[in-house]
Amino acid sequence: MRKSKIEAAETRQHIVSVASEEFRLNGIASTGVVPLMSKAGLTHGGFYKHFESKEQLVAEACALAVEGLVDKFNTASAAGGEQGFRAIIESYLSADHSQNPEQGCPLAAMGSELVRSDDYTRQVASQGFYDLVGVLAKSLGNPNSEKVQSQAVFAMAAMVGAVTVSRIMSDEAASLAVLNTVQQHLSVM
Amino acid sequence: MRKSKIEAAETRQHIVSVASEEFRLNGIASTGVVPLMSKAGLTHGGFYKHFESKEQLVAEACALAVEGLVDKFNTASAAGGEQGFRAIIESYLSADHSQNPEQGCPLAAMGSELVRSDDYTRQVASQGFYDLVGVLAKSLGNPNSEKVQSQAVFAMAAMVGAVTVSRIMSDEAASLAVLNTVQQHLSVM
DNA sequence: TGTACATCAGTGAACGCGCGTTCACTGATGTAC
DNA sequence: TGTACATCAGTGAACGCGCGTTCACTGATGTAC
Repeated sequence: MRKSKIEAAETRQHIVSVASEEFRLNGIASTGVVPLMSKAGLTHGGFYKHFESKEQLVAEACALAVEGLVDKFNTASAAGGEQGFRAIIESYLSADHSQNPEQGCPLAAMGSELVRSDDYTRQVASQGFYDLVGVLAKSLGNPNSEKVQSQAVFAMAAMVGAVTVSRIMSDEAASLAVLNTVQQHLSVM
Repeated sequence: MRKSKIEAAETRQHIVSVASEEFRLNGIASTGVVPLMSKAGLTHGGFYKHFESKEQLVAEACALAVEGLVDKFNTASAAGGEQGFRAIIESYLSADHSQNPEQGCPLAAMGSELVRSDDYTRQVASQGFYDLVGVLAKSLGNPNSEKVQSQAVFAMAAMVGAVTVSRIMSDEAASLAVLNTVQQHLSVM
């Protein structure tokens, strides 16, 4: 039954990838290790050959989700040219992002649960926030400028709140209205 | 063992009050009915004499938390006079609020979990958002003005995001920096 | 107002279930000679 | 390069535990006469 080192590494990556989506979709506390491994096409017993604990997986899943979002930010920014910043916020504050949390920002999807995660996980999430802020700052001009950095932090925090609130709203029109309102205010920065 | 109608109503209120703090502190999924009732000084068996389900309690606890925050907004706004809006955001974006979620905004404390609550609970939370936006709008001038309403929605969403992110950060300086940055940007509205 | 009975708030044991984690086992992979 | 043995990825049963909810029971409260 033993798998090659390469296969094992692929399995590990696959588990993190599946977990990354599941945690964003169902939340951390509501995602069990057994269903998660099952979704990854494995039995649960092998989980602890790859990870020390569920909590460690949360940290890695969060980091992977941030990586994916950083890529999206860079892609949007590049496609937007001069309007890079607006392209990013348009993408983050889209109906698509609001309605598909499993592909989106881990801070918006698991924010209020990450608060109770262990120190390492919270450091990973905090670093993720700054990574995203970094891409935003780059799109706003000189990322070393304090003013630009401050604008990027403000925009990022506002977007996390906007998507969180928009997802709570079961009325779709109201949900989209919040996204649009925040987008309008941020786009004049 | 039967209690009078008045006592029973008080017990019910007490359970909602305790739940309101516990859900904000430990999260919805991580707060069990048994420990909750125990914290309220009762045994768990009586829970279903007062509530149809845990989910119903979540909705009521959320509504109570919003009520408390609306009061805080009104108090801060009244004390702030002309600067009512700034007084509200200063209070919401304070270290005290960030560090004491059990007394604070339910949207920031349970935001990413409310997303998966049932429709009624989400309606209660959405209404809570608009209630808070209403107080903010009043503090900004004519609450019927579309511009003011839009500013209030923007500010409220930004604040929810700011406090959520600030709570994730285990580095206190970084946590406070996010709060201050968002406060500076919102105070020039 | 006093009495007999129905109601029901609160108790504590119990329900089935899923949780995170451990463990003995398997057999293919990796390694040492 | 071929062989013997150690390693370990993945399996599936099992661990103790807490979950949300149900239920028979209690006795004080509420109600009808």
